[in-house]
Amino acid sequence: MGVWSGGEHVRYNGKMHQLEHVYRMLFCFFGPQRWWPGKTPFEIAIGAILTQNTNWTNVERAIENLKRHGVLSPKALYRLSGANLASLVRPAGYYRVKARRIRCFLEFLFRHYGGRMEDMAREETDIIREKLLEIHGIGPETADSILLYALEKPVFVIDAYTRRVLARHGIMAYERSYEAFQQLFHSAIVRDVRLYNEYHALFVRLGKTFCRARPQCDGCPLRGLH
DNA sequence: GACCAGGCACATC
DNA sequence: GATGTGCATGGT
Repeated sequence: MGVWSGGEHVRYNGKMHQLEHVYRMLFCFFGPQRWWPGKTPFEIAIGAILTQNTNWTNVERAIENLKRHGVLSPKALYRLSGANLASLVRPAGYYRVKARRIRCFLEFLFRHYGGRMEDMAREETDIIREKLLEIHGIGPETADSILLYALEKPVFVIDAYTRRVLARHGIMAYERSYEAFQQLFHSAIVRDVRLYNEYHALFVRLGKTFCRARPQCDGCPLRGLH
């Protein structure tokens, strides 16, 4: 584990970093999460767009629609009209917006990588990230979810749950930038794909269980941490 | 009916 | 750079 060199929180007991301690507590409590809840890299990328500010069960319905119509592949999805795509992803909410965003991603995928996720995965992480962020509708969290879970790059994903948990335990203020949160993890925790995969998934699990907008702290494994 | 969910772009100051 | 708003379904 690396050492966090920032000034805003205390080094844990002078040896284990606080964020490593948090990881161990979450892993002991919840066990392995084995994310992403999707199979192919392409399915994961589409799921990452569909889950923007949306409950995962709604996303599952939308993905199920795509599968049932046999269009959960780059080519098939690209052939769909915007209206048809929108009607299929409707259960995921913001469906007109998300249909457009998926189409933008598909255009990008074909223009740069011939429609092949494997070709995208071969490029250097920083370059892919920059390109993903240029796509309309792909922001930092969606880009990093694709990098980590679809392309297996060691990039830490920051989401609302991560910010909430860290803010509530006084580790970093909620309003800090995405990059500030991400930098905290990158500098404190060794850059390992499987570790980052589990850690983010554990944050989501923790958030869903105990740290929603209205917190339910009884039984939370991080109770007492400050 | 109110509130919430694994964001993002855009307008405005 | 900070703050506010639209986008929308389905569960609690």
